[in-house]
Amino acid sequence: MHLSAHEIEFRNQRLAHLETLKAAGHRPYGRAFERTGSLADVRAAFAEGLAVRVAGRVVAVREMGKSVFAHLQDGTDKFQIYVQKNALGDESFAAFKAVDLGDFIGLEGELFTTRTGEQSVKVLRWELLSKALHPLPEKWHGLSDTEVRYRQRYLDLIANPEVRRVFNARSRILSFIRRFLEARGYFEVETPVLQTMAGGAIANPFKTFYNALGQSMYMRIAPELYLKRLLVGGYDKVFELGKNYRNEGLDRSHNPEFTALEIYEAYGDVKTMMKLVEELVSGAAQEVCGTLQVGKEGQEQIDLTPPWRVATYRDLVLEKAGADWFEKSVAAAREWARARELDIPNEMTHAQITHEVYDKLVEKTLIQPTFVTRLPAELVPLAKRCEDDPSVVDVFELVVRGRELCPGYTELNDPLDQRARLEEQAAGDAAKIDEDFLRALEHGMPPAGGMGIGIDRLVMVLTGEESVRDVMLFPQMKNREPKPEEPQAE
RNA sequence: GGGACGGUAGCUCAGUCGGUAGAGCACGAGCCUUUUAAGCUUGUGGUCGCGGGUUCGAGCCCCGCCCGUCUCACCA
Repeated sequence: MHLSAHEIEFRNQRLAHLETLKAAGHRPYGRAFERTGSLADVRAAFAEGLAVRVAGRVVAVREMGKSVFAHLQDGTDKFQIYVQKNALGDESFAAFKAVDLGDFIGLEGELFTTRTGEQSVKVLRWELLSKALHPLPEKWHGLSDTEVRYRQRYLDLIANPEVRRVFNARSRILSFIRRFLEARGYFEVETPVLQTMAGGAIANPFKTFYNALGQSMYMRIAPELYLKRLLVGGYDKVFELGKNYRNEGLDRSHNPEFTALEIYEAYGDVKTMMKLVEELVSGAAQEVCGTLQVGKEGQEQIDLTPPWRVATYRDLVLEKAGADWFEKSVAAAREWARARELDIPNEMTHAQITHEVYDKLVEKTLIQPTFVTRLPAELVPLAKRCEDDPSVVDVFELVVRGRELCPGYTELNDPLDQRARLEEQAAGDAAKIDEDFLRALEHGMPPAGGMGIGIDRLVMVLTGEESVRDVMLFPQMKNREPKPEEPQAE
């Protein structure tokens, strides 16, 4: 811990205050303190003259000679306390002067309303519960240095109430999802994070080593292949809510570890999943935001009222690139895309150029919730082909505010087609084929629908936050100084 | 990885032309028994991100590096 001379001085002052309080009979780091209730409870049950016991962190102090006003903050609210010399006695009042901003105290007293109309507690007895040795961030502007906000999130949470609201919303969204799915008969399961093959998606995994078995392991990039084994095993409706880990870049919509919800339903298909995700997301919005119009002030509001727009991949591309797009030669398509400042290497196929057009020109214009359906089969190796056109698969990608929020499939349960598709994707590298998964499929998996929701992105949509770092308590940050023994990337 | 921008007191931020580093909050001392961004008096507090360079003199100019934000690219 590196402290400046100034910080050391602050800390020494507070240590001296701690000694003063010890001398006055306080336990420096307190003990359990029985409360009448949280500050929010006390506010809700407010009655003039009512005796209460409350506790919290001291976040503001206004000294006025023989009396002191202060504010206590706990996880629920902020509440004013009033400390008077003649109510406490000289000793206890003098000791209170050694309470610093940031300290936790517990107290008993009675409720009253001040001249200016603020509900407050008149303190009759108080005790120190914990001493803070560092000052709080600035009381008016809060903490705005983004780096400190993420690295020392606790300071952000103390100083910036709107940050707390985002994480409260996140908690309520997770809670809603579980209740919603349980009420519809889905079972919550947990499958391995440490896997011998990282399947179910296409992404670089984090690699590690398990000493006891002497084998390398991967952190999962998706739970999909294990959940499908459970469909084989007879679970009809399952979901898993947990972390995935991807060894990829870091930007405002990607963090190396992120929370995903995956749901599988036997005897369902992509339409089952579309209906489910509409109800799930709009239900969460109604419960957590109290409305289906979500977004921060100044943002385009997202209207989550079902039913949402459904459009095929092909139609969306045609809308942007012209009705003759798929009749164009590769060269003509390449020229058209390059004229729109897309980076198109010569070896790109027509399908790849099309995807580039979709990715760069179509997807980010889809602000209101849109199900993009019938994607090219080569993009989605784990989905079933459409019966009327085997070049596309029976899937949707839900796009909101220009970002993919949730893919959903009619799952591929044909073990022979699945093997062919995985082999094609592995491009001859047999080590990339998950034989154990294929064996499970060969035991018979019922037809099923499945989907995955990026929870962090869902929270972003519902709270209007624009960076994934603002909806994760502890986003990934780089070490300030590289460790000397740090291995370099391969 | 490229580009733009940022890093100055514990926090929020100024800092002019290259010429003695500032304010508010916080903190210390003093006054104040219904204040609330309390108020009044007064004082303390600096590795100007790090390392070089130019210069009589660098927070400011130049070079390299670190961290962050945005953005583009990569990855899919």
